Amino acid sequence: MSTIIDVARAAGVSTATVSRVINTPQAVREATRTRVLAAMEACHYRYNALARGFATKRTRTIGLIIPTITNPGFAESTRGIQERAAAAGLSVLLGNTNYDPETEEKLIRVFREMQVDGLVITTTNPNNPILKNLVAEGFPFVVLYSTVRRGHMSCVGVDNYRGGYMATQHLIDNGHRRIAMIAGAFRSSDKSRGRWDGYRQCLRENGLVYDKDFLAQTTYSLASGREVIQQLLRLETPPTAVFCSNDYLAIGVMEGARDAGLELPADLSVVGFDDIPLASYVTPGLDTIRLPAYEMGALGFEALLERIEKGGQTPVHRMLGLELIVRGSVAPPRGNA
Amino acid sequence: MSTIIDVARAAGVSTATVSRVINTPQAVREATRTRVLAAMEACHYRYNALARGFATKRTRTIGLIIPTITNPGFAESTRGIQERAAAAGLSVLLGNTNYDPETEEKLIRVFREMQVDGLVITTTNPNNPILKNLVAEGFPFVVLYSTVRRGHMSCVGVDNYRGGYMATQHLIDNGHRRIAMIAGAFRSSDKSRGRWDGYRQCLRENGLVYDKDFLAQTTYSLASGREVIQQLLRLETPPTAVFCSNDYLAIGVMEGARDAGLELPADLSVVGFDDIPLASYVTPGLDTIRLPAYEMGALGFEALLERIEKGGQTPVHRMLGLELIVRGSVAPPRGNA
DNA sequence: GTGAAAGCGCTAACAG
DNA sequence: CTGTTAGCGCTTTCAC
Repeated sequence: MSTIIDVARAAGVSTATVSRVINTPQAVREATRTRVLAAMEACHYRYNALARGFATKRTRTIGLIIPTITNPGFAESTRGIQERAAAAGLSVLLGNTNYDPETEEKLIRVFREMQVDGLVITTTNPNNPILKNLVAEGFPFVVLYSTVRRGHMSCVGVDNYRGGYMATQHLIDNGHRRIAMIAGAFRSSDKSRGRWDGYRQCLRENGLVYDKDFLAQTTYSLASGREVIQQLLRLETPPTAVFCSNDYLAIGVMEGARDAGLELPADLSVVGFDDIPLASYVTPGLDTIRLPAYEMGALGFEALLERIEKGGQTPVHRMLGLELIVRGSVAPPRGNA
Repeated sequence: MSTIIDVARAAGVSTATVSRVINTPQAVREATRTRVLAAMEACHYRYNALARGFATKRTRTIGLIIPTITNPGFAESTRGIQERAAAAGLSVLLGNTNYDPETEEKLIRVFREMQVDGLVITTTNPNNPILKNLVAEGFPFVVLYSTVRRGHMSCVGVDNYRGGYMATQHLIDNGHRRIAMIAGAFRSSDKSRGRWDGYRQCLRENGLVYDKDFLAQTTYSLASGREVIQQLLRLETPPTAVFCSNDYLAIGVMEGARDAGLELPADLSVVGFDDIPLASYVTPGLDTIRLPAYEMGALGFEALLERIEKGGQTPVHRMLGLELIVRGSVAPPRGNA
């Protein structure tokens, strides 16, 4: 490949001038500039962003870490980040952890070795010491989905506790008293745990007992929702309603309940979390807690960009609003009303 | 940050030795190695992959271009690529084109400026001259989803024509004669066009007329499927069946048909394409053409890796099998037997 | 406005 | 086994 040196030679200028034509064209006389541009064309010159990154120590690349690309919620936040990043002229390196903390650590390391300018992390555990190190080093990053109130980490997220509470209250308002929860494994998802805390607290405040047989922890997928609900339904007094910590799980649950011969929502009420596009396409439409994923990604990126450009140290804490969406997957329990 | 030079100084060796400890540890005497390792630890040394890339002209990074992260089909192929890439120690840069050819070109340029070692491209148009240039330059890349029989491009894909044919035949076998097709815009998706060709040919070979009112081109999304079917149903003689060029569209169609008061599959039969996980979670289960997306990604990556490592020039052409999956969204038309 | 020259942190011969 | 020594292609003072 031809380099700046070749171009400089072909145009009869110095490499510094070629560099100026690329980076600060207005700092070069018109005539010189067009000559250089022509030379670049003639040489089939291609800019080497790696060399620039090496020289400037800025790569205009950020790393994005998500649990899995397969979940539409993360797809949305990713879209929010990528669109804003593209507009700002930054590239996004994407990595998935599959909810595995070790993979998360590895990705952080690899991205830093690649000299990314910053990181957006959807972490399985915001208390991970690795993140504290990042803060200590002053490395720019923002955490998505979670919100850590204390601490010096920038976060753009939602109040998962509150969302869990809202979902549960919705079921209680419809007359349910035997409410199960199917959650992502707490070990691999603090979001899941926050939602569970909200669920428990809501039960308590409504004078309902928390039955630990009614909590199932599993992986986030359609298939596990479908399986787990079957177990729950086999209990001596099965739940009349279930709150799932994401929509995928909830849709799996709906299907699993049908497999078991139940009619929805009469025999089982279901509430999800996220409001993925699909939630309005299943039958009945899924009641869920809407999480503004795209917006969260976009705002997260903006916060990161600010940190990168301005180099400030003050952490950003944004808590986005959640909203209960009612579509028809919740009804009063059979015995009731 | 500390560099190899600092580490070398701290360990009392040359930078070359430090480099060896990193890249070919077995080429360094045990004692020296542990001394260097200790020095790295003490200096909080972090490897600079950018500098290596600059020096070696290999970044161990590939670029992946897909239309949109939002479609679960692409999410699956992406997963296939990422998992294999991670296993091979390569990182993946992800970019989406939103089915826009200009964005596709821009991404190719940006990735090449970043000196990726190769590219996996899910293109909107395999005949794009840009791709020919890539071939001419000998730059390693592979095209996914499409299969160009002629030409020197490596492809790992499926026979979209055949898939379209299979889907249509399935409907005809069930007694349908008025079969519509809802496709992604041909301008932005050659896959869609291939599937359409198969659809038309199948109609013809079965002695059915191809009614161009029965073809709708739209964007690939749940929402557009939902809208477009409404228009189709308003025709004087509406179709009794519809073949959608992807599952998202098909699921949208099912919902749109329900909005219009139809009963499925009795009033309208639907066939999709891809077999996304969700296809078995809607009611009725979606009949579709299964496309092995994960496998395609994995094989595509392997083909690319081979090209990168061995530097061969012989193009790979892999055509993966398609399979009709029957779940219940197709039934004989009402008037019929 | 433009040029000269010194690196950025690593690797890769080539010696020894 | 280990050290020496050039670069890789670009940016960036500092002169002119």
